[in-house]
Amino acid sequence: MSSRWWRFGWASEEDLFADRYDTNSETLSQAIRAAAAEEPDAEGSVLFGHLRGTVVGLRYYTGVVNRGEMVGLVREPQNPYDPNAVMVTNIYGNQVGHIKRELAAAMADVMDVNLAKVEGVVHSGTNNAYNMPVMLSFWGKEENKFAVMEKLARRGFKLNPGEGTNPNSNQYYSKGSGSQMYKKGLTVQLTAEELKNAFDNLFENLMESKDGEQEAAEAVGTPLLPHQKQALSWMCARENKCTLPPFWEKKGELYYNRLTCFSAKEMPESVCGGILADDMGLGKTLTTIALILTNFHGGNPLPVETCEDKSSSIKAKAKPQTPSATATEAATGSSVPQVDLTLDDSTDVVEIVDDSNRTNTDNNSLIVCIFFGGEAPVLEEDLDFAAALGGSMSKKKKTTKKATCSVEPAEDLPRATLIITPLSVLSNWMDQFEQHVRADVKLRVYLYYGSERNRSQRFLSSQDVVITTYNVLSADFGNKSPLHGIKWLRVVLDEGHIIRNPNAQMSKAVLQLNAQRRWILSGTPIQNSVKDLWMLLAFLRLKPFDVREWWNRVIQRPVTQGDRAGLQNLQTLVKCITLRRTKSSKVNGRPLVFLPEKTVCVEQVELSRSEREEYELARTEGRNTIRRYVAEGTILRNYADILVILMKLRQHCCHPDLLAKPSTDLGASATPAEMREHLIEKLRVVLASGSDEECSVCLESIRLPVITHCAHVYCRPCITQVISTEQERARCPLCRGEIKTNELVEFPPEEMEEEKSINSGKWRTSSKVQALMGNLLRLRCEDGSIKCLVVSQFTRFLTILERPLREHGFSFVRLDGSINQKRRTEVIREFQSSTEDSPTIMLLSLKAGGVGLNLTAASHVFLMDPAWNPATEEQCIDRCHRLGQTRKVTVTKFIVKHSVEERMVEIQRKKQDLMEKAFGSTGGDRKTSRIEEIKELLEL
DNA sequence: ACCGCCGGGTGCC
DNA sequence: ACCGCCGGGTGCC
Repeated sequence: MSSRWWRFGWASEEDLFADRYDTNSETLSQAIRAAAAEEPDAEGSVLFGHLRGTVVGLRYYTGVVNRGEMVGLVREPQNPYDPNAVMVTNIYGNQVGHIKRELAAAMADVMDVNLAKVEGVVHSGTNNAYNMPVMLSFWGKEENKFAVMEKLARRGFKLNPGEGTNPNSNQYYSKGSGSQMYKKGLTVQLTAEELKNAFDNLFENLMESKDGEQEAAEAVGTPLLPHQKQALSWMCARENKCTLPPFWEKKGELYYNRLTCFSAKEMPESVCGGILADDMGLGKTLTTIALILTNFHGGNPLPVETCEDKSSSIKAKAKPQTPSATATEAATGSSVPQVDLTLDDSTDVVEIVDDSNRTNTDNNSLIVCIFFGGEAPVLEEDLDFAAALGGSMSKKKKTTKKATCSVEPAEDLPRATLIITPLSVLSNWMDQFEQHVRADVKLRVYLYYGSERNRSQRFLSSQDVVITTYNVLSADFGNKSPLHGIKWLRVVLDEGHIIRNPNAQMSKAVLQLNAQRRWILSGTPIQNSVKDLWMLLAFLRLKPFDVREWWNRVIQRPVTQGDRAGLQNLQTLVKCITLRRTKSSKVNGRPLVFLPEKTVCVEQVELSRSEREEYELARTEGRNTIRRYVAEGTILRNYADILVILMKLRQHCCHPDLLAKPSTDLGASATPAEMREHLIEKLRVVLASGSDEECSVCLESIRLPVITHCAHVYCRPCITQVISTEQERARCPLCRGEIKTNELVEFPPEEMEEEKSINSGKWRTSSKVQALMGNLLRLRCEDGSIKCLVVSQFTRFLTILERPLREHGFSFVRLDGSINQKRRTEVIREFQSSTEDSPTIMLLSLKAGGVGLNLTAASHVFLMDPAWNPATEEQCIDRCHRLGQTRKVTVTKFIVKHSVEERMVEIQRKKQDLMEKAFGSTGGDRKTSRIEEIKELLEL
């Protein structure tokens, strides 16, 4: 029985709930959340033991606890009566009482120096009026156990050892009457293998019979495929239905969470949104656009204007408008569009319009006008002034009419959808809006990007869609961010898995957004481990897991320790909020989407005699150097050198001219500082070549590379996290050298080197170039319309390839990291176009653009050189093997026989095996395996 | 009357 | 709180 029933006897109902639901309680829970913001990752914690404690002062607080409920223990150093105070709260963050003074002092001793994390569960006495017992468990790093015991003993407390031999017995859970499944003995330990499988399958086949199909609003110009209609139906339902979040059930008058045993009188906020985790290429973007247009308030379509006659936008043009007046009207459009926003003629607005996509007859039909961040700044005064003149604007209404929606939403309902994307897919969104929204529909899409972006909240919230990047969002964050002052109708995170690090500024900025509905789009919602999920749940505000502590206690820790029930809960959780289909998913026995066959073949390349000689020379030299390092045991300290050696060999396999000018080796007399500069310079060269190196922290391709003083390369977020958790004691994960944040050397992701040396000098061919050209010429003979992607990690190799392509009269484009956003869009359009003179070849740098590019015009992919990370290659292939591909796709990997490349392929394969076996491990043992890899690469 | 005992007031940190 | 603790009133049985 809940203590609340008992309490009705002596407290009036208003008293009882006053605190819980008024604004004070909100600020209190915010304060607690803020205090818990630094909640450490519970990974690696062990149970030190239990202690029975007392919660006192119950009668002063309205927060109540059910039998078996987990409680939070929050230090309250500012308490005027006792600086050691420890406050006890329930799941919603409402205060229940305090820990008794003497015990609080002991707890403060260990909590304040982060020696242990203390968790509480109340098993009995929940209807006591003055105090109740609480079972405390102390968790922390094994090495701190003694210190904790000692500190507690000094205050006269002794921990009882964790009961039983199985550390995964039910003690982590509340043992309330409602949680039958945690009765002793029912939790079964999973093997690592089972866990790995379950985890892999976590996001598989989350399609079940998710509702029916929903037709998109008329404004969507592209007919949806059946699986997209299903997704739309599911998304609409998630936005409109007030379903209980997972693990909540209604018990009489109360809502009860069976995992935490918490109950509340009012319904827990439902998660309006979720994770759309469809595979790449299934049309997440189109489905999202359809959602925006189809599901406004009350299940009605977004009220958009349509052009009744073709002159409407001409009329708008005819009205001379000053830039600020134009933007002003946009800003005062309120939630029902009354103002013609066809601003395509104003000088300050850049329309992203592809002329080739317009119909020839009607140059004005394209009304998806997209404002680039280029307007003159709009002053608030202007807005007010314009608002006062609002009446005159309604005249324009005559040239337009409301679309299908007859319900006019109230003025104060949020209207705009905010879409946050990585920069690389920004243009894709713009394209897709243009492509999928019917040409006569006026959808206000504003690109919030660039230094001249319009920061007026009134303007932004009057848009239908605002698109921005994660970087812009986090740059604005904390600096009067207009995006954070708006109540959005929905926020959509594209490639949402990139916010998986909760310490990142970006993630914090995203969490602070105010929205009615929240969506995450991601093809790969989990990258490494269960941990990645927390940010996503926190963003979706899935109670109570948006608070890290509850996530750790209820899901993360049980799951990582192989607890079956914990895994089941995780599965339930994910299932409730996720829709995922893969390319191979089937609906009623039929494939979800038709994707043409893909064949991958390896073409072995023989080096010419002179190439082989040069290669062997380099290999012998490199092998000797590395043998020396191995003998000295300094292999990790000389990491930079080794990368350079490997890179040189890989370059030899492609083309001799790829090798940089012989480096000026410093003599033994060089100072340590010079040596370090030299090492860093070497790494710069490796990174500048476009080589896809691996970060030893996350074991993935390096994002935002930085170089340490000890000459190792990591992702900036990875290494800064290492530094921030270890503080002054931080050591380089590879060589254990000291590292400091301010000593990290930035490296621009895709810096271009001077390339004149390649083009000016005498051009020569190479075996690999020959192999490629042979293929290209043969294909052109067979079918002149075939388009190819030619992919290399070395941008300079792409440059070398330009020459023979030109000589053989191939029309090609090039896409690499040095190409700016605008040109990028042009290049992709040119390549994707089906006109006669459109290029048939794209030279693509492996890392250019990341995921999301749509290059379905190509049906052949040539991977010129193997990457360390097989996933990077897969991603690249998927750019053309995706929805919209009509031809069979052929992938050719060129591998030089008897070379480092063959070994790399071998390592790729092993890596895949290893990944499949090592679930959840952060690769502690894999760091050393890097040495083995290197030895293997040089056949040592 | 420097104690014990009684009974009222009182109560988290 | 049907406790403990504090401090004032009280004082043989």
